[in-house]
Amino acid sequence: MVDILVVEDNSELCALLCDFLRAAGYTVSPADNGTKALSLYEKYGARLVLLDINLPGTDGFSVCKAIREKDNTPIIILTARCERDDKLNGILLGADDYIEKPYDIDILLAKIKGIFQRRLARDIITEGSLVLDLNAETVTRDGEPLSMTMKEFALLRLLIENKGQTMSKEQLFNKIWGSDSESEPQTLTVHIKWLREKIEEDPRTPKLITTVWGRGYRWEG
Amino acid sequence: MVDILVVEDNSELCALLCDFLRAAGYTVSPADNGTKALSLYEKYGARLVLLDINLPGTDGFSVCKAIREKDNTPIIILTARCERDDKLNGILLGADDYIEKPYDIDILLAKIKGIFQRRLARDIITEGSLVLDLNAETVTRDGEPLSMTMKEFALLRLLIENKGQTMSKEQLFNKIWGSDSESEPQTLTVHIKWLREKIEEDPRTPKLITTVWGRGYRWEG
DNA sequence: GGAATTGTTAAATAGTCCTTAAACAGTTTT
DNA sequence: AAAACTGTTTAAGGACTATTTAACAATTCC
Repeated sequence: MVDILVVEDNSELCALLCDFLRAAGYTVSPADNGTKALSLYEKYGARLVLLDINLPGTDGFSVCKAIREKDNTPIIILTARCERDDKLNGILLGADDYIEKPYDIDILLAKIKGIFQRRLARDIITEGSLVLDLNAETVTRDGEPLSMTMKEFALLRLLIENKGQTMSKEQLFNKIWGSDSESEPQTLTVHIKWLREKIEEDPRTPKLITTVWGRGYRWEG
Repeated sequence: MVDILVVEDNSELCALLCDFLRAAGYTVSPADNGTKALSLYEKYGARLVLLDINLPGTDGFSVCKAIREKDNTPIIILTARCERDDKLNGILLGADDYIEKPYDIDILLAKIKGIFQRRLARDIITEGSLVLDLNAETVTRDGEPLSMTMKEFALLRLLIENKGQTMSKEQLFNKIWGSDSESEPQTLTVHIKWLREKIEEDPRTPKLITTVWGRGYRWEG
């Protein structure tokens, strides 16, 4: 599975684009026509597709449709300003984003980054050797599954999402239990203990969830 | 002080944007023209400005300049693709970020969050090799963390914020303990000792926190 | 419906931080 | 040089905060 499948018939532009994307840390695979694009996608898959609409042979619309029928992979359409017509507008609705040529590489990078953050980074959080799957609500450490209760998972997620920042007990409690909760704030500390027991090397000297006296708890980044 | 000042002349779009931002937990104040924007900014301030460049009357460029002359408040420019010219490029350099219409609300939110984290969530004072993180209430010396209690941190911060000036014991005490405190002023001197122990090279001959006889203490800049 | 799991509560325990007071050490005044 | 004053050090204890434990309640699973 590659990060980005770049579909662009101008091979020079395609190569340039790929270079930029690689420089930005993505893995890319280039395709200079629709047929090649689909076979590459079939074979290796992609986390995101950058798709030029104007293609010789199998055109961008067909590629877009073919991909969409299979997966929900995000697609960014590349289009020239003058090309906008109803057909294009229709497809744009299905695409996750579009960008007009001549485009600014920084804007394109921002869009890509945005999509990756929304689509991918959002359901999986990695933090050190821990991996949280937000959809499945599971946690693994070095691939080994750690069983978490709902409250523990919520707590862990909240702390990691605010790593480096001290979260007051009140903040944590309100976010997880809701500010209208009837529960005693005390219960939080108990869950902290269970959590530490599961993720800390030595629960007596917590390195990940540190307590900040008089303030709250903090996930050390 | 409001979180975000939204400057956008299309009132429908402005309202929509404000709703999104409120939903994301920010406080916002809307302005549909440049003059209003500046007067709102003058009056209430803002932690971040979302600025449409195309405005009737006082345009976005003037607003941007006026704000920049006063403060260092981060500004995100909203711009249509076709508008890009030299003038715009110039201003973009001074802005903290920009985003093109039609923009994706998630990308905008991500940008805003990023700026808030970079600019505000990390209020930092550096003094020599010391770095105080006011939010996390942590101190590091050459990157090495120094553990501080609440009182020590408050004291250190107060001294550094008034460096070069002699602070009387009374001033220090009132600021940290509150003038209505029941505690003995003596306790201050004990905290000074702990603090010196932690930050002075040789606590016997303090170089950073010097005592001014009969007057108080002073942080040497 | 019973068993297992998860969540809550309260009380006991442990630990940190702050305060106090008293002894000690300089500085200034007489 | 002694006295009076101001600042420093020390150590003990008290106030407060966090952790642990275990029993009980609630929920989920079989």
